[in-house]
Amino acid sequence: MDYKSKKVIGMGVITELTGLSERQVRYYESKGLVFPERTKGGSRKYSFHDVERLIDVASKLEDGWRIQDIKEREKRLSSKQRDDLIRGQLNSAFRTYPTKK
Amino acid sequence: MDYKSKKVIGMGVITELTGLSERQVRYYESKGLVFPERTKGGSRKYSFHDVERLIDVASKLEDGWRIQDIKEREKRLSSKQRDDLIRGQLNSAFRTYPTKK
DNA sequence: CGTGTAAGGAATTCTGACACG
DNA sequence: CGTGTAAGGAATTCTGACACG
Repeated sequence: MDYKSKKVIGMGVITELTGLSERQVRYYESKGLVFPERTKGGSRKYSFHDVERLIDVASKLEDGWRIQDIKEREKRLSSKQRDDLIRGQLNSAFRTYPTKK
Repeated sequence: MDYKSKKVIGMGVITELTGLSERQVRYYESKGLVFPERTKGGSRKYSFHDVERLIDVASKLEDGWRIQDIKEREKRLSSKQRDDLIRGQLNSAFRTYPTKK
């Protein structure tokens, strides 16, 4: 695991780095947008990747997105990627669809 | 500044990552071997680079080095690097010393 | 010299709830 | 729905000191 994905950043630094409030960060977690680890005592630990993620989420919310929209769009995206992958495999195996004509 | 040098890691994670005690980490700081930043409240913040540094220091201490040795050796090293740089510049400009003969 | 520890305080973070809209 | 806030408690971290060797 590289530095970017290692969960080592506490809440204080997170609010500094993202500009978000503790409330916002915890709320996004409760909605399944970020997944911090915990210390034995229960404190949250985030990665630099999480920082980028939070900033991206905040940006989308400012653009009028709702949290559910963000989650669903990403679900569709990963489904599409999966479908595209399967389709590509089928295509290379059978060439079952007309190209260009 | 990249992720490796950004000071975002608190004391708790530092002791986990390095295997050192808080006492050791603070003592090495008091001797000038690491330079954490501070939160407004006064808590120390370290970088991944500091983590590597601390592990290296601990390793040398186990090998029988003293903290002063570690500091002085590094001072000599950086002096040598500086001298080498200057010597190289002089050499390329004047060729004042015999090579090989 | 390098490290452990008990002491007391201050800063940090957590959860659940009430509020607004 | 997304966020602010006051409340109370628990976990975290800090400093300065005494101890050992």
